[in-house]
Amino acid sequence: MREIRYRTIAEQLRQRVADGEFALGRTLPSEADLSRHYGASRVTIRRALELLRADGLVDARQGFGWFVAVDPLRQSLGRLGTIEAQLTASGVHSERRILDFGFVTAPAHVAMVLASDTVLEVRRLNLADGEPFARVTVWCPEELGASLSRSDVERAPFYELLSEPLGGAVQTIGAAVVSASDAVLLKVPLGSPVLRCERITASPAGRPMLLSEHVFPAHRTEFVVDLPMAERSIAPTGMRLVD
Amino acid sequence: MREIRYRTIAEQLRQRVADGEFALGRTLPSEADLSRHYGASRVTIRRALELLRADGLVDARQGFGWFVAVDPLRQSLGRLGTIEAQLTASGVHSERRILDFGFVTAPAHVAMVLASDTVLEVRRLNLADGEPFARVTVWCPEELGASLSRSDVERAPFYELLSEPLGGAVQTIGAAVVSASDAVLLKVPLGSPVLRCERITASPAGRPMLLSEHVFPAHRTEFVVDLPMAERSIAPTGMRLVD
DNA sequence: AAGGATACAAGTATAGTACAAGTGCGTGAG
DNA sequence: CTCACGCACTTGTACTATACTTGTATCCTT
Repeated sequence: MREIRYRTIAEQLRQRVADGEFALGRTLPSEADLSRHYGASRVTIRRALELLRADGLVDARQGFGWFVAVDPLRQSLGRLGTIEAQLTASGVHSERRILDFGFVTAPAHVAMVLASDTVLEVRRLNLADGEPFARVTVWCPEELGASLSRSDVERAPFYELLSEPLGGAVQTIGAAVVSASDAVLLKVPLGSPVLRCERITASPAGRPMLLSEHVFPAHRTEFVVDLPMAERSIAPTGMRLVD
Repeated sequence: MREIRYRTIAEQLRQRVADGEFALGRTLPSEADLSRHYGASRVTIRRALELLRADGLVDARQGFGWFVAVDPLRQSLGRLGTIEAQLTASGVHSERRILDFGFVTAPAHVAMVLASDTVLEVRRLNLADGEPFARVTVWCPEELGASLSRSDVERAPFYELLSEPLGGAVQTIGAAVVSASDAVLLKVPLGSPVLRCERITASPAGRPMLLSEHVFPAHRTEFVVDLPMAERSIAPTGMRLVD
């Protein structure tokens, strides 16, 4: 059996990439360098690299070079994703039950964030196999929510219903003691700890468009962050003191 | 591996800015000075500075110069560093008090993660202006901690003491009720909620090298994640159910 | 069919240069 | 003392040139 050179070279390169020999921001040696190093022609090196590119392991830009293509976001999303995606992936029946749906005068901090007096407020309960695992409230400006109906919200995720595209988001996670009403909804004893997650989703231009509050019972949930690059500390990044 | 010059220069400048080398008012050397200092052309220096400007770390005015732009809003929105860096940046006196230091037989889950029976265990209390805000335990394999002394750990951050470089990390955040001993240390009432953060830091090759547990009182701390790109959900990403 | 050798096109990073335009400051005229 | 001007220095921007990179095609050998 004849040895297919570019395949073996691809395997060796795949190993070197997996070993983290090449840092994230920087590039792999040039095709010419690799050609010299492996004693193979540039064409062969190229075929090997194309194999890795097909796997999404590396990518190249003309005139720049080859680089490790670990999009950290996709990486962590691929592993984690939203909790609903994990649930459906593992065969658990996921369900949304609408508790409240209506236009209200915005609470103070909501009005401040969204810069809108009247907002659409949607409160709902998320269930996995019939057991509640999250109580969610979403607020959005009146003009944005005007075209939404209660059945829309029950049927599809919120982001799918909005016509305008969304940009980045900032998410804060804190711990708290469950409120009396949430204790009933989530079926946990009074005094239980909960994870409280507040998220501000903005338009691509940066204008806040959605404010959401998620409350999870602590005993069933935890938050995972994948930090691909070396940070200069072992302390949790992102943690901050509040007043 | 080819080095992209302006990126490495940007990293060095980012470090110098983070170290507070430049005061708030005036500050950075001129592009010409930096060009001479780094032996790079002005164009390259400029590209490095533009990178930092994109992060909101510095800004420039024509005819005036480059200066540190500590926009507190963008600071929290952009890449926020460790909590210690934030504290020192805002002038709060940060302090580490060592509670325990010694080699112990590893608890079960620690032994499993680090693949080591005997480990160095360091327990400490972090204080901001004399008030405790975190109780931290760090475990590392025996051979890695052999060269460390108690005063070393008290003096410098852990990551600075290790000779070997660190790679990525995975961080999980959960809520819990404070333990009796932590309640005393953190000066919070029994039954208070805490944020519990567990972090596994690995070598570049992927071998787990450090396991750390951080416990924060919930009323003073929260966790912030900045999600730059649009995600296809408004649900908190990274949240997962645990058994 | 796999690999080698070569040539060329096109993109990128950097160096170097030049000039426009804004800022700060000293100096001299009034 | 006050004001206007000039000068030195800064960033902003444009351009050329060069070296190096990937992208692509062609022809040849085994």
